[in-house]
Amino acid sequence: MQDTIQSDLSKNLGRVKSNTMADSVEVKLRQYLKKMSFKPGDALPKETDLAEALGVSRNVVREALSRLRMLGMIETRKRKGMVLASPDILQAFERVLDPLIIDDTTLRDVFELRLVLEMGLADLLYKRMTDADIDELEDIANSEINKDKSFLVKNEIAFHGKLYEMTGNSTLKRFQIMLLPVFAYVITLVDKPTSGKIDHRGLVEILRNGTKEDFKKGMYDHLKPHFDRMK
Amino acid sequence: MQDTIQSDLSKNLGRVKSNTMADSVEVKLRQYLKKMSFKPGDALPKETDLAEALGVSRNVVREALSRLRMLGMIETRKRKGMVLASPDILQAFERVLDPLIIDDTTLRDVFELRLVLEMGLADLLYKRMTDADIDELEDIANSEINKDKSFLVKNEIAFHGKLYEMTGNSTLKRFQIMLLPVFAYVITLVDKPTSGKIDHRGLVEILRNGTKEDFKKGMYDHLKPHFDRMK
DNA sequence: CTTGTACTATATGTACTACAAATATACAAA
DNA sequence: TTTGTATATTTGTAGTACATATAGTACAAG
Repeated sequence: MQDTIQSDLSKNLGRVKSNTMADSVEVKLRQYLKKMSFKPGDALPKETDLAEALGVSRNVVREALSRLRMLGMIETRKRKGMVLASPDILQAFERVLDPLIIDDTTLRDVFELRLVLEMGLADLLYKRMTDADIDELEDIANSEINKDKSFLVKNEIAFHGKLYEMTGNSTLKRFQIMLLPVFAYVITLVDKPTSGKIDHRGLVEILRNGTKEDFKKGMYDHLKPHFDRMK
Repeated sequence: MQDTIQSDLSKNLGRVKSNTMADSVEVKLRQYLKKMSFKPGDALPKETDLAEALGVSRNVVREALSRLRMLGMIETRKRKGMVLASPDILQAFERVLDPLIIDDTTLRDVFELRLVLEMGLADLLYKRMTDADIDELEDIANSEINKDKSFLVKNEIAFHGKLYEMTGNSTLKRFQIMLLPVFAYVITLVDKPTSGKIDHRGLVEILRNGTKEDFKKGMYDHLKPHFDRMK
């Protein structure tokens, strides 16, 4: 009992964070960029000036800038200095969304997040999809007749990927691609992939002739094995 | 014409990315961490050793480590060295998801992403929500009778926030919090906030007595002004 | 057997200097 | 007007030095 209290301590209390200069400078710089309301492409002060203004070594400034650069917030060019850039919001995400390094709880959360997205696609889909889209989707669905398992897995990705693409929302599409490894990983953890009552061709049929509500129902049936396994 | 070709060039070709040492080292380190399959809490080599092994200066190593530290992948402690940590997948996201610095297209995409999430919540909700949850939600909804606009905005956030909370998915909940500024910003951009046919109390009523399908329909009606404004 | 104190070794944090590398800018040449 | 060339300037990298915090240890006290 004493042991459990002790082992829980580190988890419950966490560790005190000792902020480094680089941390502070990073925050300062971000505030500075916002306050000055720079537009993408605008030139930024050079490293030495920043270091002097902030009263820290160029080393510290570079560590902070290195972080912003990773996030795509700034770009640096020799001689020219730094310029502001429009950060790619998913770039940072990509680096940490690895099934092997995130904890189990988050992994499960992300898995569910994917299910939520999939269930919520319908409204966007029915607003934006074209007949050509459905044709293409049908081709994908039809191509999986009498194929081996590895092909099915690839096709599963292609099918759902096409669904996201049909929403016309490229951020959403990229998000889905990033979620794929998590999905694949969780699938292998629990059991062999099972498909629900409705398969891909069923979904296509609904998209072509059914209502938005039909599709939501169909998608739920398609994903039902995952929902059943939850909690 | 010559001008357009020239101006298009930079857009179509993009800029050549000159990878710095810090970039390479960051990738190397990430690969290293994965390959060695460290568990959170495991000790990592010290900076000087890494620098020597990689054949770069400690400066470069520190820039790379600074990035990983920002992402929460590692933690450093004096004297002890570095240890692996479970990265907070949303921490990085938080820093770039600022309406003021991301481009308009992405902003719209993220706005839609929020709508998709909201529409997809139903299945998780109906699986996990308790009567106590609905009671609390009802309190929030009822508290907005005869209140001024600023109160309504806060309550809007509280209500939808509670919905996310009821899914029992803390990552989802945090995600929603991060999306809030984007949502608020886009709202102010287009026009004054309008609520759909169904208000919060209507949604509560459905949760208490209606089916999952009723709720999906109700949520769509609630968000309909946003959907109508799309595209 | 727990708690308090002091000490020490050591890894990170910060500063500074020096130079390499790239390239925006200006200017000359065709 | 375009193309080549030189130069100045800024980032990128290396290396040294020292400050700072702290894990680990030992030992005393309760």
